[in-house]
Amino acid sequence: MRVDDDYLEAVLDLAQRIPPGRVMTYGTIAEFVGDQLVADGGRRRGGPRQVGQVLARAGGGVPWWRVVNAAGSPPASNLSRALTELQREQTPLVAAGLRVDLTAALWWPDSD
DNA sequence: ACATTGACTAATT
DNA sequence: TAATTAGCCAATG
Repeated sequence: MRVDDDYLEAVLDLAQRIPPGRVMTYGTIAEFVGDQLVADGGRRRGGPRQVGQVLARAGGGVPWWRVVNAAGSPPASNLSRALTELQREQTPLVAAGLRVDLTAALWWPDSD
């Protein structure tokens, strides 16, 4: 299988592993996926922007609203939709509910 | 091969 | 605390 497909799958899988009410940042995902690919002998991809690119393209079937930037804000393009989903999953929010409370909601694979 | 762009981040103002 | 700037990685034209 090709490396670019691996990257795509790795990002999507990780995104789908995020439990409801929790979130991950683009940067964290990029680091985890990068390490995973290196362990598999693939090329380093590192790059929060690449993660965003993949999620943007992923479309349906992926809980993209559980992935936010370092400030805790969901994508500006679908901000209202994301906030709706986040509220529905009882994700801790701050600043008038515009951003996610990262100190409380931030999650990563080992924190299961 | 060069320039532009994007669901980013960290540092600076 | 919010807005701006510079750095970053890969895809695209």
